[in-house]
Amino acid sequence: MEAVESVPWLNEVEQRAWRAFLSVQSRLNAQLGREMQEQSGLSNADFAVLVRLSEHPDQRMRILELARALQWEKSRLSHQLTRMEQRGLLERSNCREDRRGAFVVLQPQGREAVESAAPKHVDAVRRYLFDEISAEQVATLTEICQAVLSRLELGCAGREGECGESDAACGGAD
Amino acid sequence: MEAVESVPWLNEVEQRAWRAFLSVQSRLNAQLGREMQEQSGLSNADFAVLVRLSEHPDQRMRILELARALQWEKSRLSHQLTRMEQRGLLERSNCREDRRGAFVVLQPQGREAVESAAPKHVDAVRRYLFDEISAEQVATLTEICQAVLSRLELGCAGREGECGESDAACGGAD
DNA sequence: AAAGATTGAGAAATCAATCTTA
DNA sequence: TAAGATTGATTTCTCAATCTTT
Repeated sequence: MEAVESVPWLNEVEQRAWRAFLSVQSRLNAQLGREMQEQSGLSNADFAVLVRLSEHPDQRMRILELARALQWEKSRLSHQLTRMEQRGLLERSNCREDRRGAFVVLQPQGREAVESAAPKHVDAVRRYLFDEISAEQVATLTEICQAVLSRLELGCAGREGECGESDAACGGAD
Repeated sequence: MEAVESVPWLNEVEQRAWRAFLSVQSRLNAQLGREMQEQSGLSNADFAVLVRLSEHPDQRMRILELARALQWEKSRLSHQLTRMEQRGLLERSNCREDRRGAFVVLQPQGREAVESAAPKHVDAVRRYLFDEISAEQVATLTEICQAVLSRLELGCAGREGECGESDAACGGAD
């Protein structure tokens, strides 16, 4: 753990925290992704899209709204939707009111996929995270994340579009 | 925030924590990556490799050791090294003792790059994370991450290779 | 055969350019 | 011109196959 010579690095406590945080991110996502792929045939990205759609009353959303909810670039979402459409999980449909726009509509197969995957995924999230930490730690984790998110919004304010509303990402790809 | 009908989802507190956690991951990494790319011309992945190398006395490491430290698949690392080698940041060299193996050696240009990038990156990490949270929160964050990592090791135990030692990821790609 | 590493093909993410309607 | 969305090219990641040395 030597620092790069002549470079002000984090102190030891911070460094431990930072490395642990980075490690958790990649490893936990990898593990959750692996399990979902095996058990349900969905990637984290697939699942994130399906969850957002399934939360909507009509099982349909405007594409831009979906992009903002996921905080994805619209081109990334578009490619993702194309793949999912080909697999029969969802469909695109035109928007009457604003003919530039489009809807994504959850299909029965997509509905089944997310309903089957969700409980297993929740189980995994509990198993790896919530079962391992106290209620107080959960509260602190939330505070920390929200503090960072607030700080990020600041730096982000006054930049071009693509930045979503305040709502957080869900199914957890990327 | 309605749950998928008939699916046991997380409770509200947990859900807020989980979504905030996922959101922080993607947004913070994206922001740090953007700043590093702009300021130093390095991606998160580039930086992670360079930091690991620069921490070693000889500025050289066995490739497998590096893969384990980063917790990357060896093929991912190999491709990454090829790109970085082409940019003159590092070089590969053969290993006398075990002629199957190889070393990666940091080049002057790579050394310069990491020395220039590190303070800016540390600054950003402070700005977005450590300046926003208390020492107590840092401690709790570390505890949480380590609890999850321990749990992950369990599930991982008894699986095939590729799994690194306990050391955590650093420069923070993926 | 197993360990250390590379390669090439395919999947996914990013970037800039494009297309259509408002 | 700007908003909503798609497309194609490029880059990066992943997976399986391969190559060399032990």
